[in-house]
Amino acid sequence: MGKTNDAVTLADVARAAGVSIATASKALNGKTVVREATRRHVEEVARSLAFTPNPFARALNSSITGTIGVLTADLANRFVVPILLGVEDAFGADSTSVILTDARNDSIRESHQLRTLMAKRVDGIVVLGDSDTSRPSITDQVTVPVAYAFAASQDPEDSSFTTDNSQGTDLAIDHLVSRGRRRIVAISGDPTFSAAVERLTGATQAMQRHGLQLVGGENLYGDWSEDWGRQCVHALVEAGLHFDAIFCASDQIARGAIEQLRDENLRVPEDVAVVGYDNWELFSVHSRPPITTIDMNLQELGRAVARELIDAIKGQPHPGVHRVPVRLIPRASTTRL
Amino acid sequence: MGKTNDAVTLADVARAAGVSIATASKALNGKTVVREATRRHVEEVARSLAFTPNPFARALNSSITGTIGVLTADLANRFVVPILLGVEDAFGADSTSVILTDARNDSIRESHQLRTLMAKRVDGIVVLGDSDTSRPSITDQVTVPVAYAFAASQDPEDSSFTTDNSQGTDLAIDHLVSRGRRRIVAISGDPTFSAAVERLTGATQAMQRHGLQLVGGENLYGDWSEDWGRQCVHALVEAGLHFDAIFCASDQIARGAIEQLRDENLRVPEDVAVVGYDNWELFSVHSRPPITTIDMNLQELGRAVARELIDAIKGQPHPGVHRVPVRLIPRASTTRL
DNA sequence: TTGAAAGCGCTAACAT
DNA sequence: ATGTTAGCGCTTTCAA
Repeated sequence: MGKTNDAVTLADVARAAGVSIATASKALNGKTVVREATRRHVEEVARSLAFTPNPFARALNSSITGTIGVLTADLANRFVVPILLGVEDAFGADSTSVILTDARNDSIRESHQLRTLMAKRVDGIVVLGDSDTSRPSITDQVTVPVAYAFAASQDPEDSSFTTDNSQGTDLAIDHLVSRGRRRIVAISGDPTFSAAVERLTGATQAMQRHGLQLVGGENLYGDWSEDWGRQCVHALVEAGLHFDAIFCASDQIARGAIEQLRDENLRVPEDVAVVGYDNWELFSVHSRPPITTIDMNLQELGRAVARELIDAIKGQPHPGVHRVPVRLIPRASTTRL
Repeated sequence: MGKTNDAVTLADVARAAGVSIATASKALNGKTVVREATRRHVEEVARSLAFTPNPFARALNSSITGTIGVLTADLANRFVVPILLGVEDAFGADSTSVILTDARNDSIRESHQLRTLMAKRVDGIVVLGDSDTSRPSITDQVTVPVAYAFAASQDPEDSSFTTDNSQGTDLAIDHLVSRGRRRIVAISGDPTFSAAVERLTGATQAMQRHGLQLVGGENLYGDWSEDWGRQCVHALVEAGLHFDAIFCASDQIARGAIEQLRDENLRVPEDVAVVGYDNWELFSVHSRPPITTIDMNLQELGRAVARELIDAIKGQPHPGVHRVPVRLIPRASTTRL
């Protein structure tokens, strides 16, 4: 097979530059001391030959391979991709490459993927969950540093980055209160998710700080659907409750709520202001009116995890659960006043 | 740093098995002839030592690295992830690992990612587009086999896998006709996308095969939104046109159309049957009624591209644009009769 | 059928 | 400041 392989090796560069291989290596790596002139010259030659060091040769004797593995719980989940983008971005800047594997929410498959990653000698692993409910640690299955994203590890010795639901609810409630709303309802989602619980208790506490109480009680759990938002609003109105704002634990719920409010002849935001959560633009932007919501900064979360893994690989891990700050995106559903 | 590295090398296995390194290598690789008994023995020892060959050492002298690169145009695009899952799945089965990079729809960044992938010595590259509109070839930028997914390469010498819009429209129209519909409208999307054009001309031709013509003309282009679906239906009704079915070039359009039909007091599917496209379940399943639609089998498309790249790496490419078959998912929006 | 030896491309002592 | 020399872990002639 007459393959014309890349084949520009350090030896080629050294020969062309008239130095030894070792000198060429030193010149290019900037580690050891080399005369400035030779360095320049070698670099020049290397560039003109389009030399790229063979990462395999390098990895063979450096114990660092320049690749990390990402194990996603479920790539199809809409929270995963933004985080993955952040991870990819940060590692790209660090010029280490990202091997992607997906567990499809199957623990057998997950173990298999972990073995594959170890066999590939990755320097570290990012475990990317598909909800912010904590998950089992994998430290007993691997021998490299691990950082957890979105779903924290259940082992507090691990380094995890997850979203700050408590800050999110604070932002949401403060926003509503600052706009003069006092009679606030909080509609949460499926209580089997930490997010549902944390966002509802967070809202409750935020209200307390203002000396207020949630209208309609502190247990409006359901699921994450538009339907649940509609149902809930309908029931509240039926019950004759008065409220001037709703905090919803997801944009989907918020959208359902807004539609039902319209059906009940309540104006948004004039009569009832609505805040959502997630900033899922499909719902938050295209709702009528567009929904004020909490953006979890998932891409930034991804970058944070990547930075942590880079540190951990260098031997500087920061164990514990780190909460990545969120931000409020104001839109028309709360604008007036 | 007292690192207890993986460190189980072939040498360890050989020593423990009482054979030479060369023999151990042969026994484990099954290439060369080794006595059956020794093979078994070596394999046994390797297993008991949990030996995994160092892929870097192997890659150093085999010219094949066991990694491929995926260059996505835009990971955030909803069509990309299903394809990526298929790709990942197929390469997992082939035990080659997938390095993920994302171009964020930026050609500068794309070139950069390609250089990175080449530097990592990938055996091949999958270029994953974010629409089915064809795109420039990258063959001049790389020296390994490339296969294109979703968006075909503009160079017919390349191997591309894209979706079969013409089969999709045939399925849709045939389905409607077989259900007794004759006065069929076709609403397409943004005409700057091949998909919009191909789906509308495909529908036109499918109608012709049945000796029928599209009601409302053959140029209902707009955008891919619910709004456009609504507007269009509204205009058709205003114009006093009679129709008993609508083929929409996307589920989003279909959902808008269905909602407007309801507002116009037309029943779906009794008065008007509706077929969508994409099987974006968020819209197709949760619409009322759920929408009959065309599923592009994107995951299968991903697998097909992966298989092609594997072949191409072996030196057996299949140049040209390959159309991956789609399928119709019948749901309530066309059920009656 | 098995083993000895040479090298893949690079880095890192050690010498010069 | 530069060059020489060993390897890293594996595959692959070539001999035995």
